[in-house]
Amino acid sequence: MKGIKRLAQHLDISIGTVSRALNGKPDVNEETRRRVLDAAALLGYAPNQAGRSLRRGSTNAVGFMIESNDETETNSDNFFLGVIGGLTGALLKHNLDLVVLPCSVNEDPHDYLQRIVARRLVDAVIISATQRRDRRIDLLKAARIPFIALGRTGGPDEHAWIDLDFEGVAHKAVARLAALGHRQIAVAIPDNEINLGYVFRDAFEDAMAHHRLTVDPSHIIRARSSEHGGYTIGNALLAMEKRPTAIVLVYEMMAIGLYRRLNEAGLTPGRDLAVVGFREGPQSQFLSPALTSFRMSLRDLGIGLAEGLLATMPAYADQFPQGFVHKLWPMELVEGESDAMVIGR
Amino acid sequence: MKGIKRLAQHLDISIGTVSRALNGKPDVNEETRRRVLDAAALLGYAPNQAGRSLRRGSTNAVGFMIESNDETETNSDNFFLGVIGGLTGALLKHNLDLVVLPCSVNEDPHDYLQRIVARRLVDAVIISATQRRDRRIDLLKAARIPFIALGRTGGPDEHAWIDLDFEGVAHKAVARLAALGHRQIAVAIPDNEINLGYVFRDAFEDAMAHHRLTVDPSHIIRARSSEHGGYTIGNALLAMEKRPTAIVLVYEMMAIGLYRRLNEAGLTPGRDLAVVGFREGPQSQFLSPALTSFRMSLRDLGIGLAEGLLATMPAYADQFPQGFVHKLWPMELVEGESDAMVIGR
DNA sequence: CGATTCTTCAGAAACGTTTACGAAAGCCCA
DNA sequence: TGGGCTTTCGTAAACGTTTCTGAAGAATCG
Repeated sequence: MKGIKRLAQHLDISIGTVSRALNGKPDVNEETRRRVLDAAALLGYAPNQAGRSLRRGSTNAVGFMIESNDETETNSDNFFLGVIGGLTGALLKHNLDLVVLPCSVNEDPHDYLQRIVARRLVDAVIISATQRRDRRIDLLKAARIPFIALGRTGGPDEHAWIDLDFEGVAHKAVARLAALGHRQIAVAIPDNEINLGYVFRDAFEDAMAHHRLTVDPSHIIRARSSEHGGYTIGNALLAMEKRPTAIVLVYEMMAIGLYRRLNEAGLTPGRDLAVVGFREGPQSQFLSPALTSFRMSLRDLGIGLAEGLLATMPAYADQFPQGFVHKLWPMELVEGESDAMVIGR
Repeated sequence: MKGIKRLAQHLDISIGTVSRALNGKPDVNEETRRRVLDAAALLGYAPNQAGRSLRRGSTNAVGFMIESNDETETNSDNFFLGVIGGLTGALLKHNLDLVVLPCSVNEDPHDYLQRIVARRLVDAVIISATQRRDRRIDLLKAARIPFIALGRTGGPDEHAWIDLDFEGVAHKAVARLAALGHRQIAVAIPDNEINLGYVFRDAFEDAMAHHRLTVDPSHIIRARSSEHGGYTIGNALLAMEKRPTAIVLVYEMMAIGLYRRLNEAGLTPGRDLAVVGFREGPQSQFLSPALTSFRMSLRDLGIGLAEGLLATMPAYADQFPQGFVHKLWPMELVEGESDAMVIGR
């Protein structure tokens, strides 16, 4: 005999009463409830999750979908992993389990998520790396699964999302460079279909226009989102006849590779080329010269995502104002010397 | 009508046959099986996980238990998070779900795990930050839950574990320092009950004895496992009348704080004090002078843990040689300049 | 051709929980 | 006293799946 039956037998009452006692239902005598709770603590009883999920129709778990480059491309930065740190802490407070949903790069994220949804593995889900047109959103809406997106899409946004404040970053970066006299400013964009690239490009062009600067099309450089991508950016820059005097990067690891390529060419960031990085990583403060970049707390982002997600879940309607969070996550400029050069006069 | 019933109705066969077809049971006509598989793909059917778990008695998920400092102590390094990256990739290959089990620092890890076990949330579990005497191991053995420990314990080891090769690290560090002429070598130990501290201390003393060096008890410095802990180590060193000429750290973030404290005192690592760090982080290669430390792949460690865990699970007896993995994870010396000083003559 | 085996499938039970329903007992009040 | 509440609890059904049991029909064999 196991589970609730054992507990009921031990107390010589019915399993229905045990269940009601444990779940705080009103129609149970207070003394009985206390006896049940005591016995449960004594025997170390906790309800079997599968049985409970099946009956209730909800699993008490939320999923975090990330893309997993299961190959040995070790460039994987720890962005998502840092977010997980915040997520677990916030979800722990509400006794929700977190299941990591790693979608192999070989599989279509939509198909992967569809299987998760069909299995009813989680009650709600966080999707990341949103694409410009992301079918996962239609899927989740149709299945009525609460969700929040980490990243905007190109389509309508009748759903919860949090995204980095690319507009703010682009404006701060361009304003700073423009003030230093730069007129030829390049931008690095990841060469994938993630919406981030489109958003940042638009934001950059906006910022440039705001400062009455024109963007040379050849100065919009597409590269892989990795250290190696930064190296190729260096190649591209060195091959240009009219080289920009500054560049803004959109992926933290790019700075490492770009530094390396510049050093190989005998050039110094902040003297021969102004470099503005993206997210401040553990390494950026140690790069020499120190990289000008933007700071944010991955942990806090995780917490924000958790709260935004809970706000979409009917079960938490009493604890969170229901509705769709739309939030641009602020990033704070960290001044380094990698762009400390004055142009012209 | 939902789930397998819908599929069965659509095909006009019984749900039993549908289930057997999907699960590759032999007693089903091949043409029927094909029809079922086609229909399942068409309708996007995947078996409800709760129903399946309940019936099968296994959940198709493994847990990774970490301690979550849900407070804002942001010092949390990304060690465990890096491991998760490897775990997800390896588990994905076997279609196992990963659920993160964050135990609040306020709760007893044993009680937390007991609840997880009682809920039957996962089929197997990875525990980390093992203590010298870790009751979780008795719990898991008694419940017959397959598990692997990240970290040794002080007790018998009739279970699977993987731990960092602290012995190798201590020996390499001491050998290197001894060759440079150091005789007064200190060691930093975390001031918690995690077994790691005991193991490293023993390994350090072994290594010292091997080089016929004596360990001054005051040179065994206990400090918090954080950057701030490194700072307090600096304080302790500066306050000593007979200061050691070298120190070996056992936690990566300690190096940052120690550097800071030394700099404040006008001292330079590698000139005034030889510093050997522990795990090479993204930052250590950028510290100035470059930190001598030890390299390992968190991702590979995650993969190793996954494989060691699968080897303990009866369900994978055909794919992995069953048995208990006992493995010291090698760490490779990365030479920096933080200990490049010659003592005496 | 009858007996036996094999193939294929339908039906039903079981996993552990929650909850709708109803019943028993106590109470109140006319 | 008896009818109607209220309180408390037991019973049974339901969630979606897998698997056991057995049965019908086809195939094989003596």
